[in-house]
Order: sequence, then structure tokens, then C-alpha cells
Amino acid sequence: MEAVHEATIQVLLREGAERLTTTRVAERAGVSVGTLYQYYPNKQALLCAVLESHLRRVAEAVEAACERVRGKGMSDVVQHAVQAYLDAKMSRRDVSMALYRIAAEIDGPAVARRSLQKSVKAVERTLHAAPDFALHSEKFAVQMLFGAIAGTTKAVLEAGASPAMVKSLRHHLVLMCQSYLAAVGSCSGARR
Amino acid sequence: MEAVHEATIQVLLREGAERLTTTRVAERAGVSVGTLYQYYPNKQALLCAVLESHLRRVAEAVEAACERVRGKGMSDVVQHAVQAYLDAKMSRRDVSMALYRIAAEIDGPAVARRSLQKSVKAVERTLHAAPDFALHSEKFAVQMLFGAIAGTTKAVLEAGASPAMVKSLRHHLVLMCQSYLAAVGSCSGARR
DNA sequence: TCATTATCTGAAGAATCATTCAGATATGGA
DNA sequence: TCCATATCTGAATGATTCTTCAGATAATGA
Repeated sequence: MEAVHEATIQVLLREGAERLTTTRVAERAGVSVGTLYQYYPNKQALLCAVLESHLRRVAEAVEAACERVRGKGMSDVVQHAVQAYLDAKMSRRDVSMALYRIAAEIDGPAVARRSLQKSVKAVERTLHAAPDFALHSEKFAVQMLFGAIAGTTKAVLEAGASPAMVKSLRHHLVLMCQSYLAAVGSCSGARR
Repeated sequence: MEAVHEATIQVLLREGAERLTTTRVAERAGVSVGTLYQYYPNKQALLCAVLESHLRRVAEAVEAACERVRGKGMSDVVQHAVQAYLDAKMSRRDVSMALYRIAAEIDGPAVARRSLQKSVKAVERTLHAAPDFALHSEKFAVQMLFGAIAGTTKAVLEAGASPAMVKSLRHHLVLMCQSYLAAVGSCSGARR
């Protein structure tokens, strides 16, 4: 039910999380509530599905980008992974912003963590294959990376996400991730 | 009404955001609903007050840390600001986690941005006074910093925040912020 | 003591919502 | 055409919620 997903986003953006009701979603999707309940056992399942679908798109974009730069240096890996993430997020800015508002209602953080784990793994693998880079505690470092990426992206989106801002974000975020990895990489990573 | 703030946190943690009702908060605080409504005009105002109070504590900690390192180098400024933020957040880990769940219901992002702005300004000022550091677009860079700080901290808190993890976060976050600032500072900042 | 003011109480009102299900409608084959 | 199966419909239900306010209780001061 693609229409229902889209309707959920629309209601969320137009009416707010408070007024996001199953009836309203069905109405905007052009079906009846009963039909909606034939596809999703309850409201929570619907919201989860919408969130997961969005996160999957983002994760797949990052994984694909990693594939494309396998074997290249750390700088390239980081740049392409970050840009893929941003492109995916920004191409559906409305969806991204809508989802911030319901992430808390369902078990958003858990769903997000599970989905993000795929991206983390992909970046880890690709970094491992980078010829100019070695790191003990890759796991934690890459999680830091995604924490920073998610945090800064969210901040920019919620500040309005003007084209100029997004442009700056693209540039600065790549820089931040590259310089951080260079720093933890060079001091052989696991110190403390 | 400090008891009401505390009760709000307790209900939020024990029962979840769904079951956070004014009646339940009043009950746990040991007062009646009517009394609660004499202090706050409605539920939203209560939640805002709790959120703002927490954010103010964090902002004040960061500002105080900045005062203490005024005149020192960039590394020290970043280290102390970051550690002050983390100390404040982690000293009330339960509050931090509880608030993530209601940030969406009220206009959390807006409230947070307003409150964070004070910290941003303080760090900006202090960095400006650092003898070893110059930067054109400080504004955006410092906002990046706080985006990354908030994002990584949230990720760690939601992943369980074991002592080992928090220790790693302290170390890596300082490193990330320092290396990023060094990178944007050295290339004179405003490029693109 | 007693009147006055301030504060507290919690049952009741009005509204909203998630979910169900008996019946209507559509589909597809014989 | 006619039956069986699948899908859709939306009013009704039952539960929960925020908020109010008439009256109880406490505090103050003369």
C-alpha cells in the first residue's frame, strides 16, 4: 500500500503527530479505515512500516555507494558514503522531517539502530578494504560517524534546510568525518 | 514544583510516552490534577517546562566550562566544552532519555535549538578568543559541532550507555571535534 | 476565635481515538 | 447468468484523555 504510506506522511506534515489518526490516514489515502486495518494490524505497525521503508532506502543508498568505492582510499569511501546518505535523506526531505516526529511513538530508536546497522557494516567492510587506512576499533569509530551524520543532518533539516545550508552541510560533514577518521586511525585507534 | 518535574520523568520512564497523562503525573507527585493545573495551564506547558529546565542545566554547564578556559587554545576549549556537555547529560541520564521521547510531542526541536543557541554562542566567543585559532564561518562550524555532539550522545544513550561506551564516547567525541575544527580552521574556513 | 484569602481536591464533562464487524460491493470462474 | 470468494465500507463501541469547577481544606491575621 504505497498510497497509505504517502498519506501517512502527508497527514503528519499537514496536521502534526497529535492529529495523526488511522481514520485521517485512510481518508487521505482514499480508502476506508477498515481497509487500512486489513493491511496493518494496528496503528503502530503502520508507522513502523513507513519508518522502516524510509530507513531501508537510505541504508541501500549507502551500501551501494560503498560497493562503488571498494578498494579506494579512506577519503573517497567517507566522501561517497556521506554524500549517498545526504542525497537519500534530502531527496525525500518531507519524509525525513515527518519521521522525526513519530520516531518516539513507536520504538523508533530501536528500529533505526537495526536498520542503520547495515550501513555501519557496509562502511566498516569498505574501510577495511581501503589501502591507506588501518584501525583497531573500527566498530565504535564508524558508529561515531553515523551518530554525527544523523545529528548534524537532523539539525540542518529542523533549521529549515535552505539550499545554502545543505551545501555547507555536505562539505563540512565530509570534512568532519574524514578528519576524525584520520585522527583515530593514525593513533592506531584503540588507545583508551 | 520540583516534585512535578521529577514525577513527569518517572512516569515517562516507567510507563512510556503513551501513558504519560496529567492525572498520572499528579498522582505520582502526590498532588491532585487540579493542583497541577494551577501551576501549568496545560499538559504541553508542563512538558515544555521539564524540557527547558533540563536544557538550561546543560547549557549553563557548557557556558561555565567556556568561562574557565577563556584564553586557552582551541584543543582545551573543545575538550572542556564537550566534557561539560557530557557530564551534564550523563549525570541525569534518566532525564535525558526520558526527554527524547517527548521532544516530538511539544515543539521539542524549536525549544532545543533556542536553548542550544546559548551554548553555541559561548563556544563561539571562547573560540574567538583562542590564540591559536582563526575561522571565518565559525557560526556554521560550531553548529556542526553541536549537531555531532547531540547525535553521538543520543546514539550512545539509546544503545544502553554502558560505562565503557560512555568512556569511549568522551574520548572519541573530543577527538572528532578537535580534528574537525583543525581541518576547517586551517583551510581558512569559508571555502565554498 | 472567626472571617478572609489562598490553595487543594477529584468527580464529571466533552472530546477524541483505535479498533471491530455486519453487511455491501467487486471479482472470477463455471 | 449465478454462485463463491475476496475485498471494502464506515457507523458503532469502549476506552482513554485533557481540562474544569464547585466545594473542601488550610493558612493568615485581627
